[in-house]
Amino acid sequence: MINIEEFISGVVANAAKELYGIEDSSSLQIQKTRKEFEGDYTVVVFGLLRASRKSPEATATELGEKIVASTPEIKGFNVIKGFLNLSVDTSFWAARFGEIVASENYGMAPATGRTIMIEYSSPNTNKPLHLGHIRNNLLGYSVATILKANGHNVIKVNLVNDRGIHICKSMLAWQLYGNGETPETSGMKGDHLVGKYYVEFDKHYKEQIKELVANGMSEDDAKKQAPIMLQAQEMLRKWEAKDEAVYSLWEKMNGWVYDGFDVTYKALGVDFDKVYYESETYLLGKSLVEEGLQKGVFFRKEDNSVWIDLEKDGLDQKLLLRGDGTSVYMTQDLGTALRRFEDNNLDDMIYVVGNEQNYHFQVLKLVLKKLGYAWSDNIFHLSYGMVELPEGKMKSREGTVVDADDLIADMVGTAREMSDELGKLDGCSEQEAAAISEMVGLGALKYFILKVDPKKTMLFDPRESIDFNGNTGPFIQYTHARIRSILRKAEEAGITTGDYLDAPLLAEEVELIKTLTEYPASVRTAAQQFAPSVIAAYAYDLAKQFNGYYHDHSILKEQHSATRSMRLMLAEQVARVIRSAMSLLGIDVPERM
RNA sequence: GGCUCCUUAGUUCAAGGGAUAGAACGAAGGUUUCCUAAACCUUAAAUCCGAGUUCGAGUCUCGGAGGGGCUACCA
Repeated sequence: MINIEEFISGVVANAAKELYGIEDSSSLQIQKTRKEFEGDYTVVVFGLLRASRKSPEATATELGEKIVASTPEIKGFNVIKGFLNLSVDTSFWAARFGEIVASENYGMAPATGRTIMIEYSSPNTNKPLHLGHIRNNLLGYSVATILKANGHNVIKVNLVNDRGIHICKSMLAWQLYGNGETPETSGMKGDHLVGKYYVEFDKHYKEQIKELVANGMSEDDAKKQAPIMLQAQEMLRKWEAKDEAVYSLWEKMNGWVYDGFDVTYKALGVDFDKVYYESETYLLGKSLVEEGLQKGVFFRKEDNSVWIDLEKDGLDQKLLLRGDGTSVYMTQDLGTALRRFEDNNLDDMIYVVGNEQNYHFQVLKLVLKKLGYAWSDNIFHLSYGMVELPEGKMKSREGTVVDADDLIADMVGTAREMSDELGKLDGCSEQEAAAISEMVGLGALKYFILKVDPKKTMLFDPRESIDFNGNTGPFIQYTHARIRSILRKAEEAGITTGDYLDAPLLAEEVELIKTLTEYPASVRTAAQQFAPSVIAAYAYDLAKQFNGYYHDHSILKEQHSATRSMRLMLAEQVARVIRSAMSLLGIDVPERM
């Protein structure tokens, strides 16, 4: 299968070289011709004027004539100002169409041999997943899928934050106020149950602070002296000493949380090849601190704490090891990164983490670089924007956190209601109806999140439910379902499509084929930019374009056999590419809806 | 304060330095004797302000206004 962009730029580069002796093709600018003009590809000739020593119009005309004369695939051209619009012969597009039909994994790149690890999700075990995690999970999963489609080996990993003082807080509150409540006795999902006790801790903690302050203590002291906080700290010490009772409580409650997370992950359709637990990795990195001290990259302060000075790099001094010898987040991350690169022979490591940690990752990369690890350059922080509510950031204290499980259930419920209202599920078994509602509800949610550029902050308004019309997941799913319906009918009627290449193509059909040919480039761009939104935009364009075509041209009622075959084949390929593109977003498409 | 990111129709999002800034929702109007109307078609509606670079700026540079994030011996 030929790469069309390369073909066109090669043709233009040759002509420019012969006419003006231009060797460096970087001055050549080629883009798709805008819809309002005639042609398929446009050469912007302003960059060539220095070499041509002619007006933009004359240069474009000369170049156009040269290209048409030397390239049978280019059948004509027109010039508007400094823009040379080239028209490609229809037979060229027909040939590309044949290639798409014959291609088994259309859009997927051959294996590259690169191994890329991508870390995403990274939850705390004391809080259920919320909307922010949803963006993280969907992005991580989708980017992993897109990288695979580009031929890379991808290892999806999750790093669970399962230790620390915050975990002890929920354990302690459960011990004090839980009365032995379990997911079974309460009927609550395990992660929600544990989350409830985390909130419970905070409630009692605040009350105790208030009381202490009322008795004359300063607020800062009260925060440190509150009995419940002292107890939590005691619990953490016991945990680190592997106290049996604390440890088994910790294991029990984390078990509940993991069961709960599994349900949410399954509902979102995300998964991992490997799960890391901080309880197992938090001691890593200390050897790196030693190494850094020996190399003189780090320094020790009087209180025995270890730091790195990054002021020359425009950053601050950064703590790497506390005075008491315990590690901080950065220490662990350094150690974990090293181990991952060593154990897996990684080419690249991607961290899907919110942009509030930009600084952290800047430091992480810089420290590793200063330690002499060249692979520091292969660490990429996929920094995504927050999901904001109309009133701003989500705040658990103000009860504005949008819970992941609730949101998923809402979306699926809305999809079901809407389907019932429209009578879309008449004649379906309950099982089918439920499966379709889930696909559509989740499709709406996932597309809503993924269609936005990951880097950008996005807004979610819980009062307005996510749309099912317009530029949405269900719109694209619906286009697929309608095509599948046509294909089923064609099959029932015993229509064959062997003669599809014999039919002449309408302009709209050529346009659809052109859009189909752009799919591999979209898959490539999405990977380069780590942006599922590129795929989302492509899928929407394709669906939208097909809907317009389909509205104006009958497929099954077309009398001319070859034309009918061609249209069926075209519809089938559109459905196939829609399914493929949506799968890169982690969205399933239904056979009917 | 320092560092950093953002600002595009009423709203939510697009736009590799290129032509007349695209969609969707919402608004106004229209399409079903025809393969699924979760569809299709019309209309109105936007680059925060001011300079600069360029043949050409939403995009690059500088200044201003407004908003977010970071700036912990927390993770």
